[in-house]
Amino acid sequence: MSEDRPLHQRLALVDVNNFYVSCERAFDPRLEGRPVVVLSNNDGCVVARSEEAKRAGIKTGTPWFQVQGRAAALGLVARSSNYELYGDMSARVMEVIGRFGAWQEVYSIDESFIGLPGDEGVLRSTAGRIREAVWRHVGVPVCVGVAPTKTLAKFANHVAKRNPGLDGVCSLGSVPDGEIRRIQSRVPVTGLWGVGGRTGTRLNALGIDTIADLRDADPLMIRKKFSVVLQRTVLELNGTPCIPEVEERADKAQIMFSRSFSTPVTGRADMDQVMALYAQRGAARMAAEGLRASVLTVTAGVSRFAAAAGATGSGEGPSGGAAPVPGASNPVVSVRLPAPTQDPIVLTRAAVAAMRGRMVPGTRYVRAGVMFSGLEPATGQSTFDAFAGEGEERDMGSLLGNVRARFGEAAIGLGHAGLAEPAGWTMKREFASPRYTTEWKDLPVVSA
DNA sequence: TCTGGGGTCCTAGGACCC
DNA sequence: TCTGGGGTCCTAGGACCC
Repeated sequence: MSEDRPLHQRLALVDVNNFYVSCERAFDPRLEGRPVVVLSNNDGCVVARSEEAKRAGIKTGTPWFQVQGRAAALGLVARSSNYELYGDMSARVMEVIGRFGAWQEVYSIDESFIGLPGDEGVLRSTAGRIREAVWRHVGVPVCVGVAPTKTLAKFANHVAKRNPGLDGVCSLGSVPDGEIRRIQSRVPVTGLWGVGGRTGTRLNALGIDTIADLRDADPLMIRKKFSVVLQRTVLELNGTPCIPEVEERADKAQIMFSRSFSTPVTGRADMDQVMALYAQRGAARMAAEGLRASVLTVTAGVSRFAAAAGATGSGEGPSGGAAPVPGASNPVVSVRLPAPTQDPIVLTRAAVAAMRGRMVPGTRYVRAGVMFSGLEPATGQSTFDAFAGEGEERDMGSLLGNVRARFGEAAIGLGHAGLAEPAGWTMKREFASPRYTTEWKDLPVVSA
């Protein structure tokens, strides 16, 4: 995807406003103008909000059960997250954006950096055309920030979002530096890409509170006291591009399948079933990517909030507080597999065994996960070589995958994972929207 | 009662080697 | 009494992102 990048070329960060909400709205116009939130898996907490919901004071990360009671009074609409829809919409958005760039780097499900040639006037008109094209072809609104570095493009995009008068476009080249500095001196450092709460606190201790303060800090001092990452941020704020392209790797470094339960799991038999099912879901992802793993890690965890009674409510960020402390209640077990594999039978056995050694029956586990790492491309090696007839290639992973693709997710599974009906702990999705773009039977119907 | 999931990168420190 | 030093590889943990 990446060609050479002229050093002085501008770049743009294009991202979709309130992406998940905008996807829901694209297919359900009744949501227009109303406060709308999209919930995390298990309908746990708010992960996306429309502008109206933001104005109503609903924060990202708020547990749904705390808002639910007020929903009717606020006219608030909730949707369960529908990642199949968002993934497909994302691909469409990225394709349209890519038409305008000299190069494109897709940074996340709803954001893309692209290289833009031309003088200031051309840049601004291109940015405007990108907005129109995405709106016309996909039906979701985007904002565009244009600048010489990624960090500044992110900042420009932020400015475009906050200022409706700009029509969704901000090119820093059109803004006098005094004005840029004035804005930067009002935005806290943590508003910056790459500066989170922890680093923010440490910066504040040094008297660095705003983006402007960090821009004026000594890069060498920052490197010494923090890291190269933050040093790069300082340089980028001053117009020197130094955050390299994140290559889309042929191979991921890890594949994870992890979920919260709708009701806690306490028994060994249930946990066996969870591990078996999660290992197979992860194995299916690996097979789909043509990879195999040499290390398997299983995790389980208790509620981060249950024990909080009496504890000091330490400043919890929007992302939900501290990571679970490993221990008996939050086991993390890694095992090196005898040989790299994508075989769901081997992986399932290993996952079940690894967790059995660590889980404490009676403990109320609220989530668990299976992670594969040490990934490498899988060769034609298959599970049943010993039993396969000549010229016959049998591969359990693809076999299961094919059956699932054709007959549904729960149609087949190994051991405890062949679920005739969903187990008691499976995910809750009460407000799910249809898979408008990826399932024939969910195709929207238009009457005229 | 009920609080997401899936990633990446960097750094420090230990093991090991010569 | 004296007890090198530099390099690499690996892993765990921290921090951040969306």
